[in-house]
Amino acid sequence: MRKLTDEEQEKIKLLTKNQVSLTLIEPTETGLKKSIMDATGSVRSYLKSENIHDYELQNQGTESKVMIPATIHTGFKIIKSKASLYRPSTKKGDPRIWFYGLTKVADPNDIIGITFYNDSFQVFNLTKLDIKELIYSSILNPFQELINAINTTENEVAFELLAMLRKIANNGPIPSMVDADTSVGRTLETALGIDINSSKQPDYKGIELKSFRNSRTNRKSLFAQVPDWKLSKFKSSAEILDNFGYERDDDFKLYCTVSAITRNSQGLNLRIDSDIKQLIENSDKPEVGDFVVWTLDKLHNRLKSKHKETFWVEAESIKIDEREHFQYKLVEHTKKPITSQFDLLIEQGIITLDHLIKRNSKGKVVEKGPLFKIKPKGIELLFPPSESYNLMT
DNA sequence: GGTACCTGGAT
DNA sequence: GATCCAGGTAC
Repeated sequence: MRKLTDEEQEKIKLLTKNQVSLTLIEPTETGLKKSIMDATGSVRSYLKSENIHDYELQNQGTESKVMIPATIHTGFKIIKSKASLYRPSTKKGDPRIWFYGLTKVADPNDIIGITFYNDSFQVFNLTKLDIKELIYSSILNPFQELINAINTTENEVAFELLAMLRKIANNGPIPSMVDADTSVGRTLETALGIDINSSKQPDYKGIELKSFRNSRTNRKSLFAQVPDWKLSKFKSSAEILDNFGYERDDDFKLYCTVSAITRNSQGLNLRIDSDIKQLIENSDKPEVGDFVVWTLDKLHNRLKSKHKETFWVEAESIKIDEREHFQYKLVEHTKKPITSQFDLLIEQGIITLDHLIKRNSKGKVVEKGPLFKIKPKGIELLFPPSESYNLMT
């Protein structure tokens, strides 16, 4: 796709501010003539992440073609349309997408914005449409209605969750469920009716919950993710443990933090190789060297799906009759992590990873990570400006 | 039953 | 800031 003009970038900013998540496509002259557009990587990942369509699961050929309703916006009018998503029988079956009627509103090399709302694609010409004028117009128009509807829908769940949190907070301190480090999160999730789980999905209707005791300034967990064993020299957590572990009490352990700016006491560090788009973990033992890798794509996708929207909930820990209680007090609401910042923050040592591997006395290897964690000050760098809510009102 | 995630910490 | 750590579940 061509580089966006400043004007187009401003329009995207405005849409993003209104919580519209979108993907872009640039029809070519040939494409418009033949009614064909390549579903580029970013289009495919948008469709997949929004659970709209997965080309990887689609067979080649017109019999497997999928039709999805679409609305083309021209500003003050809409055109009812359909999208066809398919993989041709020829060659490798490179994913294609087409919106019927697009030729009427697009010239070659215009940038077309695509979002998904109300079970339909919402399609508009980003280059030609005066987005700002339409959104702020005092004259009602279908595009404005769409943006307002998206905005309201996107906020709905957050408002609902916020109301529930305020109710919990205003009931006063809640006794801790279990006597453990993790209870501040467990107790809140239980109060919200969320069962303990190991799901990679966010916790509450797409919103991830992260609780912490306000007395602590610990790094915060982003997610856990094992290396890409296929691409790595080492093939298991056990192999990492055997090379770098240490005896501690009855166990053989490797519990350590690995950073890009320092080598830890096991001689491990991280680095990013932007050319091959990988995060690489290295040992200073010459015979070992680089031993595991993660693709940046994988890590970015984990970040985007887990932290699409997050409530960072601050609690005060109060001892009542020797038992820990939690008074949940404040929420910081972040959205849409900036994945390019992830790489930068790794390189700055602000995002680090923890190995949490041990072999117990029975010889069993247990791995709880590796956990990607961020220092508190990194949160405002990883996310666009956030909102804060007081729960004690 | 092992692996890969979840929820979070301490000094 | 560095070193190291905890109790859980899904499949």
